[in-house]
Amino acid sequence: MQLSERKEKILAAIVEWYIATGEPVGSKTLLEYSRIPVSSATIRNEMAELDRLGFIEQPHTSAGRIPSQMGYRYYVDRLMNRYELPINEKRLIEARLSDSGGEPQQILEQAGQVLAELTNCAVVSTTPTDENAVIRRVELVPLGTHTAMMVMLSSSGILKSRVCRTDSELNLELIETFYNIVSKHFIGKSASEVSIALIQTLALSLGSKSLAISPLLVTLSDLAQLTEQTQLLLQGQSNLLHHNDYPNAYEIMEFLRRGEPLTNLFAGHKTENNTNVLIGKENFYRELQDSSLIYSHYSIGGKDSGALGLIGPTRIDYARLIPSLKYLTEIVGSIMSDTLED
Amino acid sequence: MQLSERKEKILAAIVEWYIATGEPVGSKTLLEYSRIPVSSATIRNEMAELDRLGFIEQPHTSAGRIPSQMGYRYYVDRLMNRYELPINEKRLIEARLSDSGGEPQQILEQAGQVLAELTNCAVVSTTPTDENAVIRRVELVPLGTHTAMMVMLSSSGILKSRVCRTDSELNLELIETFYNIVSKHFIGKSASEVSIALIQTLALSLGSKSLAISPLLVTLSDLAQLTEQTQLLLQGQSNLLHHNDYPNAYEIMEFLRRGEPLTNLFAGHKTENNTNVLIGKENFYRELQDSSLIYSHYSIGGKDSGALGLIGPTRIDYARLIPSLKYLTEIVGSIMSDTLED
DNA sequence: GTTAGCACTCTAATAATGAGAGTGCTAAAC
DNA sequence: GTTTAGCACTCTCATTATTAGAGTGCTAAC
Repeated sequence: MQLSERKEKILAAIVEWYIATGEPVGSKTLLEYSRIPVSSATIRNEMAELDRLGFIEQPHTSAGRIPSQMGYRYYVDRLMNRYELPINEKRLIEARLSDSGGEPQQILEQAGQVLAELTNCAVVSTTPTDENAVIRRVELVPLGTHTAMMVMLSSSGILKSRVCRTDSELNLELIETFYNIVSKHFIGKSASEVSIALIQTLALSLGSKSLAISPLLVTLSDLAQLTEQTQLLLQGQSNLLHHNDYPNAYEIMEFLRRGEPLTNLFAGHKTENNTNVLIGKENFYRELQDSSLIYSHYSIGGKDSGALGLIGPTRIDYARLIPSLKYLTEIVGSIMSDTLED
Repeated sequence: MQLSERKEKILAAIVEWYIATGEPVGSKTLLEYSRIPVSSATIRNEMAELDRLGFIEQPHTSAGRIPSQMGYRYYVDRLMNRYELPINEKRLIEARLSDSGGEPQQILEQAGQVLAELTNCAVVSTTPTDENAVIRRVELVPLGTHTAMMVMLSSSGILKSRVCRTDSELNLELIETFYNIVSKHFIGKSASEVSIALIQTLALSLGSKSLAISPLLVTLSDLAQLTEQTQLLLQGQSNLLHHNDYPNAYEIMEFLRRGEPLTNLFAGHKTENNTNVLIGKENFYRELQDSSLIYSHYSIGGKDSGALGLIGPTRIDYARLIPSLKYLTEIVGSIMSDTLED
């Protein structure tokens, strides 16, 4: 639906004022703030119309208007000033991200922290998925006579480790056998190829050594799984407590902590500029239906690999947050790309 | 100060009732609950005395009494029923901890989560420190022509990684040189011996290769530092929002998140049973002075190496939480010990 | 030392009141 | 046809008054 220019001006003013102050806006306040050259009565008429159309609503009869979720939607899609992030903010972000260790997870953690500080929202991010990733290296370091630490590095730069306990003594011969199997059957394979079936077949083919080596292979398969799984990182959850009129903080924190299905959170359609906004009821999960989720995919080597998201109340400064998130996602993508290939 | 037996009974009843219900206790309620064979008037007299002595206080004139911090202290030290954890709770804890990966950090994360669920408190834990720890293994895995991932494993089982970027091409020769240096000068050394001075001396002694190898050595030194640093893990912070009459949740969450000086948090004296309780103002940090901190050290191979702590309001079920925490710390210690030596 | 009884205090809940903000509608003006 | 001034109306929120009830401390008797 296309609103008249004047209605758009009024709606934008209502949204911006309400985002800034948190107070419902009346026709008189609006008159001063929006500098539209008409009387408050005219504005009242327009507001009544916007109300009827569903873009704004009244908390109660004698209060001003606040944007409805539909109002926010219209604002975000058509009215919002999509400004470029100022150069000094860009610099700030770059500076904060330059020195962050290198593993995808470390980079995301750093980025998430910056984002949390910048936006006062909770930050959710997913580690990169890469269906072409393969096992690059496996190390087995003995810790005691029956325990060892196994470390797996994937071609996408993900490092995982686990301690493994063997029944028989972990002697050099066993370790060598293990390395042989690994380099013959696992290096260069994708994690999903490390199936239980393969492990069992392999173990059986080893005859007498089978029993000794199978705990190692099981751990290997666990690690392959871990490497493949996208993980969810959470940060800045305490920011949710900042906002007034937003009593769901605890519920959302718990929902995020459970984290079960959240990988789907970012599964929506790609918009032209790679930043999605889900407002209130537009969210699939009940727990988020009073919140807004803004997310953006980062890409490694030109391919979408994961995403960063912001969660806050629907009354949130979209015009400021979206560019920040967008820029940060770009940086994250480029750092990760740099790390993996020169 | 030693209270009369009757005063002790009354104080214990007040503390327990208040912990259970959150309501101030009056003399009449107390009469029913505590089953002390005197009239309410006598109890009133005793309560007035306890008030004068500072063990209990009145929120306002016409309310019942609640324990003062001093009252809690007396209760924890002398009145509380230090019961053994029931066997099924023990089993539960063991079951939840049996399968947790093996790295100290993973074990602590698991333990922290269990503890958070069990206690409804925020959980703080420190990764093990071990001044005898030495560098056990270093791996350098090329990722691109100018980047590599370096992984360091310490004898105490701590694994850290970083991505390293070199100016000159990362060829086989360079890698071999690096490994030679590592095995000659670093393996078996403690992290604190990896000083900047040593790095510089080494780099210089390499003459022409110096420039090429120094980024690797710098990363090595970073990793050594990381390995040595005790880290702070936080969990269950959202639990702080559960409690009523505890408006500090946000402040405490922020304090914990900053985490700067928290390693000192657990520096207190060891009590006979290895569980410390700091109530309210007894805490050093201002942010915790309306809270209680309960912590307990875990020991690896008989040596105190780190600690787990609980943070919640002063009105907290000490008698239940202390045994849970204590048992969990023991388990954590024994799992970690098992991992490192058979 | 213990207890019954009672006057006293303070809180928390409920109700009553009024100011103020903002609206929608009507009728006049542009 | 659109805009505006004016006004009656509605509803919230803050303030004040009132009251019931819980709990105490004190006194005097046991």
